[in-house]
Amino acid sequence: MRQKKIGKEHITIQDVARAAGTSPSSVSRVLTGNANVSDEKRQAILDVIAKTSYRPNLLARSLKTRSTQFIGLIINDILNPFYGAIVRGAEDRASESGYALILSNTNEQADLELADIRLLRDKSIDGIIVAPSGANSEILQQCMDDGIAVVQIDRHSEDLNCPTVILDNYAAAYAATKHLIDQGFQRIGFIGYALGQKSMVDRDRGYRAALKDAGLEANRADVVLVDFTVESIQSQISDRFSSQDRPQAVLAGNNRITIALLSALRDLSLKIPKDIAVVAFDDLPIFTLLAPPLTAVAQPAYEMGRVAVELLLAQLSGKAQPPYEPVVFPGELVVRASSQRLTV
Amino acid sequence: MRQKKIGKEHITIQDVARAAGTSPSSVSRVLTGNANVSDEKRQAILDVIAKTSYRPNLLARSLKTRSTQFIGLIINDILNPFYGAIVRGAEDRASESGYALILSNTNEQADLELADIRLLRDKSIDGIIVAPSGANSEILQQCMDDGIAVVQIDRHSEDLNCPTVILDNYAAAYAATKHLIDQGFQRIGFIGYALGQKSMVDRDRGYRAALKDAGLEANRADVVLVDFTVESIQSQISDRFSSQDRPQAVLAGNNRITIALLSALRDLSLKIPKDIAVVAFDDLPIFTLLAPPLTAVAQPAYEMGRVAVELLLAQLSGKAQPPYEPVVFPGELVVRASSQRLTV
DNA sequence: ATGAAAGCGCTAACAT
DNA sequence: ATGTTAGCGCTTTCAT
Repeated sequence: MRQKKIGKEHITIQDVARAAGTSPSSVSRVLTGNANVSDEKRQAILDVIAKTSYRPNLLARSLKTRSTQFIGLIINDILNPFYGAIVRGAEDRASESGYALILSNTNEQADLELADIRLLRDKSIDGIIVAPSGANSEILQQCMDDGIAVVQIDRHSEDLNCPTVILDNYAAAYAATKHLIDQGFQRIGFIGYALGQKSMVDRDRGYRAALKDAGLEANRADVVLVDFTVESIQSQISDRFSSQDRPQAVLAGNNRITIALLSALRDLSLKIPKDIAVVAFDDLPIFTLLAPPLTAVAQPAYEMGRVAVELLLAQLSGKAQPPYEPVVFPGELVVRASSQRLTV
Repeated sequence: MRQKKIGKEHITIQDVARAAGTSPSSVSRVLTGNANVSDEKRQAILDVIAKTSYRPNLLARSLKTRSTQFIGLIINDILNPFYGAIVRGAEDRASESGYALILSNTNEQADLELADIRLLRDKSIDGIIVAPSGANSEILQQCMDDGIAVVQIDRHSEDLNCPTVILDNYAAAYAATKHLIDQGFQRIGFIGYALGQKSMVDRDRGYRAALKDAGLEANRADVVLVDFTVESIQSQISDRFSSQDRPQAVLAGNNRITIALLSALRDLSLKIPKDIAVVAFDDLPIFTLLAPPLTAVAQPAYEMGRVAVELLLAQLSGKAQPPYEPVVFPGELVVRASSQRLTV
């Protein structure tokens, strides 16, 4: 390990005190905004700080105060624009309050998630925002017991009572499916993850409920539950839709699945919406540029990220107390051409 | 501020030492892998640690060792998939070595960048990876003088000698432009940022050089330099391309500009490549799904993120020494339909 | 209002 | 090989 601060020494609060002809405690009082300092003394200290461009060591402060102003954010994959928008919102809100964001990707692996949580805890972060796999509720509960603020986002693991920010997945999937039914489609499929996450389960439920309320039924063959790897998603979809015996319309459970679906349909030379209509869950700007433009359920991901930090800060300041009620955002169905029934 | 660790006290290295009938130093030796501990003693300590599930306080360790295992990553916008991929690569590589990533978005604002750098420094991070605006080289140099490792990515600010990871923007833009020339297009435009960043300037230079080498010239009217806000990009492009007097082909300077360009062309009902051919700088998976699929310069962004961390770690371990030579990645031109000249 | 002193939890000389 | 000691730089009682 190389030497740090070669030559010039660190300026510490001691140095400032000496230069200002006072004690470290008074400097600390000025730094932390404590009132009990005379005006002359305060000014002298401020002058020295300005002249030396002294900066307090936040690490040392944190060790003493037990507050690091760090928030950990644990998500699947920052490359997924949905999570990207969450991170953006969270970062913007966090930095407004002087908090820094530590980012961890889990790639949907529960063991990585566990390692991330442990590391964050060991680093004494003040809070954790997590889109939980559901497998690590125990350690998250321990974190809360230890005074670490925890907020769940996107997915709601019910064995953990903490502030939560989610979409009304059930209602949004219901509305998307109903839209397809209203277009006159009778046989409607759904493509989701097999992983059993709460958000995906709720979308599946909403989809089935809409069918049922319309006197239809989910054809077993039309519900495809894929795993997380991209290749397999696409091949599973291709397999299912290559025969003539396929649904007239399909709801894609998230943006990753949507991309895989579009690729598969292109490879099968199936036209949207003539051969098969498509609604995407989660809207992306580029969906408007596709041919045809994609009907999608828009999620306020940026705002959800902001609110997650908001809830976290409320928890830290003691303003929020258990039991916590989930904050539920509505999805918005944006109808474009991909879901329109072509009248012959 | 609420109480932390209510009820159960912290377990510290002292507690472990007491329970194992030894001293804090020996526990610390076991923790840090120091050899000078007898096997029996080591085992006794390990047993206590396992039984109590003791975890060392990394904050306290950092205060002592002057190493936090934190890396700050400062970029424009995590929502831009190019930066998203960089972050992903950086995070993956960092976590492999036990480092955590602190993320900051600057939104292309130099003052935010400055504030981010200051905060990171005050938090005693070990290193900073930055896609620099160019305006804050001075404080970055100070950081390096203070022993903080600094790595530049995507953009190369030459008044700062530190490890750098960039694309060969000149060559890539040259190749993209030459491709259009080879297709038979004579009047070729370029859309870039007016901000004067090194990477964009180099793309502009490559574009002009390719034209010149082919005996062509950049029509002043065909080079559009836009500012950063999305709306204005689109309206500036619309203004320029609405008349018949427009280039036959255009190179978009980055993915943000590409999206704006595609929107503008759609609104003008201009067909690609019939009315205007398009090459994008920076490739995105979804570009293959557009109609027509987009020709693009692919950048190895994920790998660039990984290498940036690699260079940072080399700097920290003292393996790398100044002067630092930039690591230059080649761009790859992926030819698809959007740049093909239609033979009549 | 001010300073002295203790200590946050850890590591690293320094003795032995 | 092991323990004792002295900090890292800060905040915060506790006296005065």
